[in-house]
Amino acid sequence: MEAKEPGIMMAGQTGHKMAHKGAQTRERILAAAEPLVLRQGYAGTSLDDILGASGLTKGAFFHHFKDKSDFARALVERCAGNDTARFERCAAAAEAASDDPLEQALAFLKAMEDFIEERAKPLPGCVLAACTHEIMQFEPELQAYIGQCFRRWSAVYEQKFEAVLARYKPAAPVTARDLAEQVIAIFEGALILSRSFNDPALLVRQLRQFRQYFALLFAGRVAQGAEVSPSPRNAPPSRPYSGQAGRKTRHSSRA
Amino acid sequence: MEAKEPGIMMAGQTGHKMAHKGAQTRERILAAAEPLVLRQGYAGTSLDDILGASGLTKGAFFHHFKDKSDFARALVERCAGNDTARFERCAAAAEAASDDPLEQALAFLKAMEDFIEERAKPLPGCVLAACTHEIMQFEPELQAYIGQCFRRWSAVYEQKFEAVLARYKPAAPVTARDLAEQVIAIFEGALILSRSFNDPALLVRQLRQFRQYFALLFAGRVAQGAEVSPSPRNAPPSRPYSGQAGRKTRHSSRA
DNA sequence: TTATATACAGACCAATCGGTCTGTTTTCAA
DNA sequence: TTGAAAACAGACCGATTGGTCTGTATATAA
Repeated sequence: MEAKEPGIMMAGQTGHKMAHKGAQTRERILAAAEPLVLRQGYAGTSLDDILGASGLTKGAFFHHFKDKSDFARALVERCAGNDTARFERCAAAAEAASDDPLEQALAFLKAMEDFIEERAKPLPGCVLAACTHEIMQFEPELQAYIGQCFRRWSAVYEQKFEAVLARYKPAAPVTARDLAEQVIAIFEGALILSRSFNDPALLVRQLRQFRQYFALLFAGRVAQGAEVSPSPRNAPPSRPYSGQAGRKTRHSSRA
Repeated sequence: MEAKEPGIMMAGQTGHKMAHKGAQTRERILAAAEPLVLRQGYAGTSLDDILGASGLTKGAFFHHFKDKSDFARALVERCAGNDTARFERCAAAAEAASDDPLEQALAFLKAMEDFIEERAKPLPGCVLAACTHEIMQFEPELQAYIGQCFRRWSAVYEQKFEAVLARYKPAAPVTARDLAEQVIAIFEGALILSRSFNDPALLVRQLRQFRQYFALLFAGRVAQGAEVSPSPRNAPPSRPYSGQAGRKTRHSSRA
């Protein structure tokens, strides 16, 4: 298992020493809860459900989590951390694959597909998306955090696409931001359909189709500017909007 | 209000006479519950929540619904019925607009965009998608029904796209099914992001972008089977894709 | 009018919910 | 070894949940 850090970001008050056994049990609870939340929703998953699935008791649960909201925060952070890590891994792999931004972007998309394709074993699902559909159940801080996660993920794609647009001219007027949001949208939407149709391949097909679209956008197009010279047209040099939210501890989630 | 038929399909045991007053109250409950379910989820929305929002009491609720699952079924059917009706309305309008399948498909997509753009007033959301994220809360029948709804919606698009593919050759290898599922996926996924970012325009932008993609797929392509003129190259019957995105009622204010 | 079914109000109930508390076992530094 | 904190078990509790039941107002057909 992984289960190294207690909280990825948005530090909470659970900053113990995390001797060893504790973190293990904590992870056990979260791992047991994730599929339940994915199937029944957060509010629809009772503590007894989680405890029954993990083989533990209330004593254990409330030793590791202050209350259910604290648990929700931990679950969301766990999911977000895992997914973000995968994103960055795929991004790094893509960067190592080529110097050309277009090839990099395509490799990035491909890497995500391959990853999804490999781990289609358990029921696919995104805790973040599930939580968004019952967002009012959560504290405002967690609500904001979930939105930030989507923004961050979107920013990863946007950055790649921005680099492509800076050099190549698309066959249709598109912005890096719209393209980035479309990947996320397709991902989350296809996840819903994939589950509803009980067809894990649907998600992969949709991701592949987007890559095809992306390739079509730039197929046979010429580089806009010279490689070395700064591109004259379009493409504001860097950040469209700051996706780099500080990772400061913004806890104080006193109820 | 609308509120005519008690249940769209999937007949239940609530088949009263629906004199008048009753159906009105029933609709009032459902209408009050929808935004709550959209924000808090189904399991997270208690009867007291619904009753408080609708200004009614338990007596009224259980007069119209056998239990909460019966209410869930009614809510899902209501949402599905509304959305399906809109689909078919847009489809009919598109069919009346042109004889060319490509123009029809584009008009169909456009009609859906316009509709979404107009009704961005309340928080956007899809009860079906929300329910999918806590699907195990519901009886197997309702689970199946939800999946059927997605399939039906997808089939509406697929039919249109199939007609296009029968005549035009796409610039990339795509199937009508994949394209149809992609529309639904983009719709549901963009809905999530739209809500998470509190940006109603995101959904419209994504739908528009898909239409652009679709147009790009068939831009400048030749008809596969000659309709009238057997000219193999060039000259698609009309415009490749309708000019710019129409800026009909573009009042995307409402921050 | 009266009779009767519909439409609704609201007290009431058992089960379940999240959460607390006390007690026992395990871990690990001194 | 010892002792104290950490890790966990499980009885217990009040609040909330979905759901029932009785009573009343309204509408409609006779």
